[in-house]
Amino acid sequence: MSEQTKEYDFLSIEPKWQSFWAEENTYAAIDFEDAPTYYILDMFPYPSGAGLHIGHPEGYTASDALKRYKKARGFNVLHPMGWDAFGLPTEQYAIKTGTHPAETTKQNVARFTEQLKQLGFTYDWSRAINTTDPDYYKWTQWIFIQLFKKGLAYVDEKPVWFCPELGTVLANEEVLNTPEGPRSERGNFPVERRPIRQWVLRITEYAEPLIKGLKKLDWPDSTKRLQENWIGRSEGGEITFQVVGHDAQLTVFTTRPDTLYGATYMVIAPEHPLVSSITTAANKTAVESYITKAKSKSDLERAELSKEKTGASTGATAINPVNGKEIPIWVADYVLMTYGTGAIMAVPAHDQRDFEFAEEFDLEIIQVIDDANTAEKDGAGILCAAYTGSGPLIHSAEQNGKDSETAKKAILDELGSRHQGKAAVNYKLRDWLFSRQRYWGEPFPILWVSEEDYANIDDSLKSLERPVSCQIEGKTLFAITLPEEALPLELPQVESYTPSPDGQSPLSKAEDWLHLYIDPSTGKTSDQAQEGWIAAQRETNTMPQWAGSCWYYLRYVDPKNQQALIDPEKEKYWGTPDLYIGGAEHAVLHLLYARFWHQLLYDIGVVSEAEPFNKLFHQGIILGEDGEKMSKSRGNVVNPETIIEAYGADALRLYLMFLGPLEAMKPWNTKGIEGIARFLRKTWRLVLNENGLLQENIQPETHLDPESERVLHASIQKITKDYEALAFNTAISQMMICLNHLAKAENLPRQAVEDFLRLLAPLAPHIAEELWQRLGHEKSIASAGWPEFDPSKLIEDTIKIVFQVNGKYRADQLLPADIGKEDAIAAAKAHQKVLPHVEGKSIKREIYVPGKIVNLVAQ
RNA sequence: GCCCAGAUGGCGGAAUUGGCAGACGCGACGGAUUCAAAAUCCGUUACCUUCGGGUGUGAGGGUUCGACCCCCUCUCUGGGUACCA
Repeated sequence: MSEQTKEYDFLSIEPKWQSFWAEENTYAAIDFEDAPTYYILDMFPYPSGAGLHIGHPEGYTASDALKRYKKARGFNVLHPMGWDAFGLPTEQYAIKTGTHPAETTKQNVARFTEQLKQLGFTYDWSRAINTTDPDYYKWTQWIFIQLFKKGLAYVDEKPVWFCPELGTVLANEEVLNTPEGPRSERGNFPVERRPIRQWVLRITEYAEPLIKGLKKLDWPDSTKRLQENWIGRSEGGEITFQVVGHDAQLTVFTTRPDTLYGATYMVIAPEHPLVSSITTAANKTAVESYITKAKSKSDLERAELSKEKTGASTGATAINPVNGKEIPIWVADYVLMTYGTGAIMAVPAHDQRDFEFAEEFDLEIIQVIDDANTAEKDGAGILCAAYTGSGPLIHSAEQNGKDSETAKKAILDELGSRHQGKAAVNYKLRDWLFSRQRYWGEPFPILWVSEEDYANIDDSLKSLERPVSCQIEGKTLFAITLPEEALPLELPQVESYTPSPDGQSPLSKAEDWLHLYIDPSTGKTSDQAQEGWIAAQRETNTMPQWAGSCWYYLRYVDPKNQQALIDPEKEKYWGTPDLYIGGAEHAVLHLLYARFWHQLLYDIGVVSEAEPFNKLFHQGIILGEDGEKMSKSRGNVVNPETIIEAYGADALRLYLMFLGPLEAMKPWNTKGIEGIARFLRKTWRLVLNENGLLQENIQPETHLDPESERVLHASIQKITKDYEALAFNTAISQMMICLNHLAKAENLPRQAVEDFLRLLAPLAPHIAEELWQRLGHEKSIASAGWPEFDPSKLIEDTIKIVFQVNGKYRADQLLPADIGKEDAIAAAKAHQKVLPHVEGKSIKREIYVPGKIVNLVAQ
């Protein structure tokens, strides 16, 4: 036993208990233990070279406190931590210094682990996972194989954002729209569009289940809405127009089939495949030059110029299927190739964009929905802007008079019978660009073979329903997977981590690794040619950082399993996380991608629940003292280590939680921590005197004064409720109130002190353990259970009733708690301070809210 | 532009969800203790006031006996999104 300090010496106490928890495995999760389970998940961090900043411990303190609380209440708690360690900064560092990313990762992980331990976070480290560990990414690759075999992965030449400075392709979400043009999120470098061969996942096929699944989830409403908008379901119809003089049709998607009679022209996107074939000779030059211009525009420029519509006429026309009217076809970049069919029917009277375009190019505008005189019109009764509301149809032949909803159905039915239209649903969600031209990511377990060889390869290695092929250096190649026994496919050693200037992955330069031979019946591979084996080359792209983070919560349940991603029995025992805590910045992408993968795993029977995260909580952001986002460049970064040295981890934990509601964005204020430091010193002094010995007024057989006893029990009630709701700020404030009472009590029952320490322990575990031990306990406070409050102790004999006249506070009085309405009102009327306000007035109404208020309405 | 969240003392924030606005803490002020300081303890601290009281939760209106809380309009701040047919 180390020397017992007299004062609250956190610098010696905290490391002592941190080692204790680690050695005793106090918070290890035990598979199949006969107790209710609780799985708390933190979003795992990217172990950067910079180490932890003050934002990390915020969510982690909340989850650590909740974990300790749940443990005290008898739950078998699973609370793991891991490392989302693939990623660009480590690779950039490798390019600069030549250090292997695995080496850097190892160092950063060690540093992060150390820092997390210093804060007293007791993760079950035996379950830690690292996405860059081959034993882990073996299963990331395994999941990809399942996606591939189900036909949910394909290859496409896609114009993607390429950043010359970073030498890599970026996903849309990694590109920021800035006033200087599109820039990379990391490093703020200029980026440009380049067509590059990419792997893409058909997340759009899961659009419907991804929307439906949201309904049952206990998530912040705003996050659900964000995902819903991102998926962007819209109902409408597909309508086919015949192109005049060509054996071609244009199919459009519209949410307003009811406005079809008002379609006065059509627009196709500049990238639309029919553009060149339907454009007339006379218009060729103009259209071609327009397309060239449109291509050079970035997405931002297209959006920025939203006010001014541009376009060119193709000279071709199409037939409106409802009235046989011949309408012109235009090319314009306000129609996007990536949404719907890349073509629209333009109804300028009822769509603002079409209206602006029609004005610009002097195209016909026909109103077909009656606006009931609500729309703004000029002197001649012509619309000044599109009327986008609904209403009865006009100028629509036999549809006239029907309301929009009825007409939508009627028109689609009519077109359907002629095979010129049908009801359809469209999504904003696009397929997921799933490859990066980088070194530091999971290699794809994919080989490319020639078309002839592909025919001879065993079906188990193919995507049977949707074979994947592409052109590489002019040859058509087909994709097959490695057999599952060949996993993990590890990253090869390379001489340089720099991508080639044409944007290909650094792996494309690893010649020895790249070319190999495969046995077509077994999938066995070798770098030597063998009888009957086939020459193949490896996929050189790697997976994006999202891949590893899409399923890590499953692996914590069974982190060392060599035979399966997760043991079904363990999966059933622990289930999915009961609570997922993490930043709102992942509200869409990470959470959507993970749900997609989880639903796939559910469909193929790997997991037993359809949704991975039933309850989600977003912690807020800690801002710098200046109220701005913490950043190195602003110089307002607070370093947790400095705070721990000066005040201790317990103080930092408490203060982070005391700052405000967990979900709020709140500024750090170093001075404020003094209050927490005082609270902790006072707690110490409650139990121990100046000599470090138990305070003499703490006795087993003594009684608290009634007021303090009431406060203690009210505190147990309130704090328990607050822990459940993650309302740590108010829990702490109640602890302060409770402590202030206990500190003043002359006689202090041991039980009261112990109750208080148990309430405090989840948030300030080191001091609680130390004082618990000084009270003579041999076992950890973690096994001491949770205090119960006695409802009978909360009942008061007298209560304060507020007297109001006309809703204004005039007086209050202590009255018996069980007072009836009549007596309470009588007391109010008789009160000295009330009398002057009712004198000479008649009382119109008397309101009594039991135990709270009497309100006299006087006139 | 659209969607979401928010606005309460000098500061961070409370308010049982329609019932005493400002809990708890910081800061400030006054006092005790001290040779002095640190630490600790005790007060005061929304604003105005003729000391009776009056006014106050971003602004304006409404519902109600009663509104920080519900409804309408507006202003500002933060976040997301961007011609999605």
